[in-house]
Amino acid sequence: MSAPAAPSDTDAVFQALGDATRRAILERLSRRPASISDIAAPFDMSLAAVVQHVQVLERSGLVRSNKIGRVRTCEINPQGLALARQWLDERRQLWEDRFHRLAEFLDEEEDGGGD
Amino acid sequence: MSAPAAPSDTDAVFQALGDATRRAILERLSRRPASISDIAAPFDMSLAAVVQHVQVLERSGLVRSNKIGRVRTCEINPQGLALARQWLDERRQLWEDRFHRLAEFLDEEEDGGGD
DNA sequence: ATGATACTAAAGTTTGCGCTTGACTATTCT
DNA sequence: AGAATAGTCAAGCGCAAACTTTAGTATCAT
Repeated sequence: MSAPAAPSDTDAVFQALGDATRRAILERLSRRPASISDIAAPFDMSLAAVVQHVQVLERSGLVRSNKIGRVRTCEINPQGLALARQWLDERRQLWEDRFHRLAEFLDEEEDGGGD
Repeated sequence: MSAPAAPSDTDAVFQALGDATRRAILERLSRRPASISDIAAPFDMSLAAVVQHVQVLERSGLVRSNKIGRVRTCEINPQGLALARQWLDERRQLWEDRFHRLAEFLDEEEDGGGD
């Protein structure tokens, strides 16, 4: 049956994506790899906070990083996205199927224009 | 009380998707619309908790519902997904591009990174 | 009308998230 | 060596999320 909420990678990915700051970081890293300080520059928050965001992204598999000397360089990990896209694509198939069939036979008792 | 036409922003969508219970609900609704009680049945939590999850999904634009008599029937709202997929697809292009170019020439220098 | 059904609303608790500060380590520069 | 730079660690604060329980409102069945 539907198991109780078990910790899953999917959780981590979507949760990571659910924060505007982290999406902005991803966007920046999409263009080129960057150090922690580079990433932090445009944000109006402490370095430590940005580090924490990067850690979340890294745990989720969306980003990976490598420290050389005192500089940690972060980059996108494309495999991370795959998981999210996969989930969405699978469901989308189902939903759209359902909606096409619905369009064909729209004779439900749908009447009151609710919400 | 429902706030109609709540434009699903990206935060809300990904945050909604970041919970295994809610993804399970979406999965169920992907097959066919269902009432609140139907949705709640497989879960080991109170009805009220499930209602709250559904409300989160609704606020995010991923689900919509309609109450007839005493039964609220919930169904997928395909537009909600579109937003998430769109975001992911756009970024994916960037990332993959970036990785291809990276393979080509490994020594782009960076300074003054205007968009 | 009475009672069961299907939610809905509100309040309270616990846990986790996003962020800060302050202290600390490790590297590079002069 | 001493000072600046780049990041790390940990404690703590405020707020929101995820549940719970309790109580209440329609609606449907008998």
